[in-house]
Amino acid sequence: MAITLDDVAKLAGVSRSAVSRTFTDGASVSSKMRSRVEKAASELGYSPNFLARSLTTRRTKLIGLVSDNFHNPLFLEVFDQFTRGLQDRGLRPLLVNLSVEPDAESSARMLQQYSVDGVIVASSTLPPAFSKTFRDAGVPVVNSFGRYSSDPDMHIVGIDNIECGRMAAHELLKRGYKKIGFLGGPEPATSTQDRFAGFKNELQKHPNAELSYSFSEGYSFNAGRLEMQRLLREQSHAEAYFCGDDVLSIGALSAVKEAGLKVPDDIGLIGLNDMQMAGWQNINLTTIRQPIVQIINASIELMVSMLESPDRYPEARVFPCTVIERGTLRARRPD
Amino acid sequence: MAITLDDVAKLAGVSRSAVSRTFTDGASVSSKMRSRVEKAASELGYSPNFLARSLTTRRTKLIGLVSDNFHNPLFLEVFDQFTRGLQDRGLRPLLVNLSVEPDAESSARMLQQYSVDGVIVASSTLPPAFSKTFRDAGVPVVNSFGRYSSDPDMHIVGIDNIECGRMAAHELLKRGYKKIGFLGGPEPATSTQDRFAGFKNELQKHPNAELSYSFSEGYSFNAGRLEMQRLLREQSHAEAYFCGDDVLSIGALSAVKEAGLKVPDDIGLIGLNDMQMAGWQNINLTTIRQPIVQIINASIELMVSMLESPDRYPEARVFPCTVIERGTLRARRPD
DNA sequence: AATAATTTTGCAACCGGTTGCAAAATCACT
DNA sequence: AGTGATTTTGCAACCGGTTGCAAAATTATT
Repeated sequence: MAITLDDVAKLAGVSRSAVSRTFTDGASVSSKMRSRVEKAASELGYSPNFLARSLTTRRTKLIGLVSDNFHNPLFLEVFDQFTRGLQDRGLRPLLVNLSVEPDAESSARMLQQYSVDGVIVASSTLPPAFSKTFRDAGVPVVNSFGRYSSDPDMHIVGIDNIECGRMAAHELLKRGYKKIGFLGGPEPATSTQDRFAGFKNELQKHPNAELSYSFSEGYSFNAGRLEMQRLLREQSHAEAYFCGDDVLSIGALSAVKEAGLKVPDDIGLIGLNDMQMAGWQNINLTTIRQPIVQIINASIELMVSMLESPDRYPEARVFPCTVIERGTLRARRPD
Repeated sequence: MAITLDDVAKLAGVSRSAVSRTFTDGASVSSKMRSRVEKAASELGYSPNFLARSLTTRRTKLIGLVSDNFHNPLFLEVFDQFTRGLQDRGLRPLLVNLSVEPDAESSARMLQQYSVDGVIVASSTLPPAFSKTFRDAGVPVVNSFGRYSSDPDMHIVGIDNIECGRMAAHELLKRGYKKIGFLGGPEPATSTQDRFAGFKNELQKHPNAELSYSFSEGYSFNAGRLEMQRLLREQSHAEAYFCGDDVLSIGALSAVKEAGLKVPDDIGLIGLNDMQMAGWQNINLTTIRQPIVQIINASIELMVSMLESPDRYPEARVFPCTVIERGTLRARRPD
């Protein structure tokens, strides 16, 4: 059925190696030979089998792209960027959805069976141990959106969540809010922990600020909405909240408006991520932008460099976040 | 580095074939042999190389999942379902983002080089010719969310867009709207064409209904918002609109509210897809549900059956849509 | 034109598996 | 224990490529 090297060699009347060489760059072939082979190849519509090739070259150009986050709209942007970036470099993403195969060991084995050249773990919720499973299996791995560490034992690129927490606190204080709330994502997630730590830390520097906090069930609209509804039922809700992420914020926002309260006058909200939807006119969420394009490009860059030198010293790349001013926080006070 | 068949064979003191056989189901191995091999294998941490295997079995279990739609939140749900469904059946999605490689020929060649067992084209906008490229290359293909045809020349699963158009029109009429608008997606898309055809067709049966129509630049929030803003500037806007899809509807909804008009009293809106966001409390969009779970499961089912019998007669599977009642259309009139 | 240096080519082994076939081993039965 | 039927095993060839090495062809040098 499919055309092989041999077919081309036979038609062109040359050796198998000759055909192979015209299709591997950097190999030594005379121009006469090349054109002869190319003619035969195009006549038959031949193109080399990457997987057979990979057997000897030990390169498949397959990259495992594993994530457990198939529910947050932000991740559509993430997948878009990753697939494009990888494709641009001739790499192919093998997508793994961890909601089904949450077992690190078996995912790692499976990806090894497919001889992936590397694995990108794109998740802010999976524990570092997860990525380590791949590394221990000898597969180059970069952890995107993972927990920043000053002493990384593998490549990691993302943001400094502690710093983000501080930034959010700082921003709320600057706008004159006193009773301030943290409406976090799922409590066990490292991202939640870190953001809370930074947030609390910053607020503690301001003795007249009053902190309250709670966590939601997940990074989802409904989780945010339910938690905000609960907070509103209690009398003493805060004047402004830093929410776990944008989807959560949008859920919270919805609850606030349902309750007939005004944003940002009665209650202020600041999210995190700046996914596209946050900028939609009917949402218009003030938020902290996580530079996902930069994070993803850096992740791919690191991956590519690891493919060249697998023993590359582990590195953490951290990108700064910025506040995106929209309509859910009142104006800053003059200093 | 990696452990091979030979290593295991050597350690267990048996032939290569014996090892191979214990790892291919349906092969003849005595239980003594099996346990002996398995012991050696687990001792070394061996697992077979799928790609080497594929050379002889001609099966990679790789499925090309190609889409050009990485901007519509609905497609995150689509990718989630596809990846899970494929994984459940031991298949692996190789994701191809066509925003970058829109050239069918080269995508087809690339997927062939990776010896994918089949290709799923998930798009409502790509032309049928696109899928045909794969079929002509001898790769089993199913077209998900594609244009329904009563005479399909390849597997296709989705909805009947003409019928959806009719359904939308019927629904609007039933609620007593007279001046009725079609706010379509991009004009050239087959889905837009078909929905409009059905919509128009149904309206024409009702002589006192008045149809207006226009198309937006794409299936996006901003496209919907801009187009609705334009319509509102013109004095004679309709009383209710059938929008190209949910994102478009949400954009339009935003424009309507910005203009200070009430939904559904001043203007009614009905969308299409019923993506999760449509049910969010702050959006609450009346829409036509496209049963994506069923569509995706059927697509995978068809793919699996094609893997078994590649010459399977082409088939179109069409799933009915249903109206999901929410808050953007006024109540039905008694018949 | 003869020789040396360089490039191009083909041979054959290899990558990590599978599988048809025949020999060896096991089993059932007298 | 001996025979035949059945199962298990190993050999060797193959899947579709790549690559080290030496021979052949080309090019450069004198």
